[in-house]
Amino acid sequence: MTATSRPDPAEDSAAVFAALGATTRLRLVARLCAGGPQSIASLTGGTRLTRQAIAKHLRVLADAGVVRGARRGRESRWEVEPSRLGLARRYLARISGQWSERLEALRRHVEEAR
Amino acid sequence: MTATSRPDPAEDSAAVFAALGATTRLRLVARLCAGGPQSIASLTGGTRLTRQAIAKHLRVLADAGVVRGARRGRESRWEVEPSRLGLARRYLARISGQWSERLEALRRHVEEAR
DNA sequence: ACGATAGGCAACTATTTGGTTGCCTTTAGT
DNA sequence: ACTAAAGGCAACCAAATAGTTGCCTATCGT
Repeated sequence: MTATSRPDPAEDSAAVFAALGATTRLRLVARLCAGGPQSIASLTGGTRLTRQAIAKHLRVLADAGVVRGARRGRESRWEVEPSRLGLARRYLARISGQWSERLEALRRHVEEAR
Repeated sequence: MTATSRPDPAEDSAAVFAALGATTRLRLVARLCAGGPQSIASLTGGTRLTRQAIAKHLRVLADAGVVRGARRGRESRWEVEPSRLGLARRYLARISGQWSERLEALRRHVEEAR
């Protein structure tokens, strides 16, 4: 389910963050971004994990909409879904927007000074 | 540990994403961003959760460096640590940037091929 | 036709997580 | 001095997670 029925921005974004919130999965996404669409076997390389573990992680990422896979012959090619990453980026930008880093630095500086 | 010993960007960012990856915590961060520093009791309001649950979530957020709290009198004020949110934003920007570069390369290649 | 390669499904296990309740300490207000 | 408010600590619980192993199916190359 992609939460089309519920318009809760937090709940929706949290799913994406949760998916990215495990080192293994974040590395997977990074690899997919850098290396393009790949098969499970290819993604398992250099991982020290089982093929099934990788498959499970891909499933989790897919459920969050971060990644999408399609069977092609005997292998399945997985690729990143950039719009979901964009969603997460926008959410972060929005909430930390009113809390801009420069303002924060200034405030901290002022508080230190007194 | 804040991973100062290991310079792994993925591991470090994943901690932030994991912290933001629960609806309750993401809402907490959003409230802190919007409403400024607040006490635990204040953050518990309108939550239907226990004070202790909120405290635990704040602890998780603090361990990821997303939030920071200091006791002040009998209450403790919690505030967001914007630099950590910035870290997560930059990571997302970086990896999805690679992706769009790849897309661009692919598009160029396809157009050359026809 | 056959062996190797890629993957799906299911069961099982250990650890983590999200939440609770109960009790104790510190601070504030009167 | 006493009560109420704000938290911290710890034990406990159910559900979710991250990983494994074992086995079965489909497809590719020769």
